[in-house]
Amino acid sequence: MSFNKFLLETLRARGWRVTAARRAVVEALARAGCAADVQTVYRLAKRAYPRLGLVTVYRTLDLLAREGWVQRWEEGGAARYELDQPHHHHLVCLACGAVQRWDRCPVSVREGATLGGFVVTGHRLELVGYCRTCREVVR
Amino acid sequence: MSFNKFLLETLRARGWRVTAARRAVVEALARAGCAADVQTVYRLAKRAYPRLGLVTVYRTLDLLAREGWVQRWEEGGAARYELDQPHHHHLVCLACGAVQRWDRCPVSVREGATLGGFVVTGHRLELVGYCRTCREVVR
DNA sequence: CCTGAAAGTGAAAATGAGTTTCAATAAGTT
DNA sequence: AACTTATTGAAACTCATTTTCACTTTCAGG
Ligand SMILES: [Mn+2]
Ligand SMILES: [Mn+2]
Ligand SMILES: [Zn+2]
Ligand SMILES: [Zn+2]
Repeated sequence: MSFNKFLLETLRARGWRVTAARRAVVEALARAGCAADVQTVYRLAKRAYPRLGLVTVYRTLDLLAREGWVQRWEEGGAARYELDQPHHHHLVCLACGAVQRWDRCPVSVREGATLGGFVVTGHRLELVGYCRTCREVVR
Repeated sequence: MSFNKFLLETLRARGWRVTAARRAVVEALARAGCAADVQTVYRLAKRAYPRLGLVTVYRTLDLLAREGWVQRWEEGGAARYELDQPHHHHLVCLACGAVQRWDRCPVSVREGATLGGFVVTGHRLELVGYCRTCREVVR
């Protein structure tokens, strides 16, 4: 819970207001884990703050992404969000769509590298394939 | 043009019908280059086959992705497609959104590798950062 | 070269994620 | 406590993608 407080206080220090809605979204995000979609965050956050509106979840996730607290990407026709804590990547199953966290990084391009005029500040990698469960089904 | 013919004949050999609409979409895709959205493919394909419907473009791109001829991903609220010819990746500018092709691969995970039960068949990598133009604007 | 069964197509309607608007509410400052 | 202004939620809206369905085309077989 200390990390959440730090996040919220940093937001406040940067001039944003700390509201009940934002508190609830941040907490939901922390519980949600990898590749949470907006509905999942909404459902979790609403438990702590029932009058929360879906629009505010969109706005807050957007704010957190712009402020660099969460990673955002799109998959399966909807945006995914997660706290970008220790750098990691994902294994995406082509059969069932399951997303699994993978805590290593096999990318040899460093942050700050320049590739013909383009300065790299980060990267996003997905390894696609088949998860253990789906392989067993095929057998 | 020979590659397109090969693609279409392979489709036929697998039981799919080769139609004017599919021909037009395949040709458009070849001209479109990197990270083409559906509208772009539609516009190009319609030049060669004016009565083409947008729905058919969606269906054909989907077919080609399932059959392994094109890479598909989502970005900016819309799907992107491209012929997955020689393996490559993309540089995505955070400021202007431009997508630049990068013909190297800095990912050290081989196709066929197994990561704790998960079999890797491929990967998708985006290097994010700032393109030359946007860096110059900031100065 | 015909023909018919089945795949494919396009227009229009439906769906659903995400955004915009705006009046009401709450945060933080004095 | 009063005040200024950011934030919020509901509802309307936008726009990519999907679904439906009657009509058309492909191509295997004759
Ligand atoms: Mn994750
Ligand atoms: Mn490309
Ligand atoms: Zn990495
Ligand atoms: Zn690669």
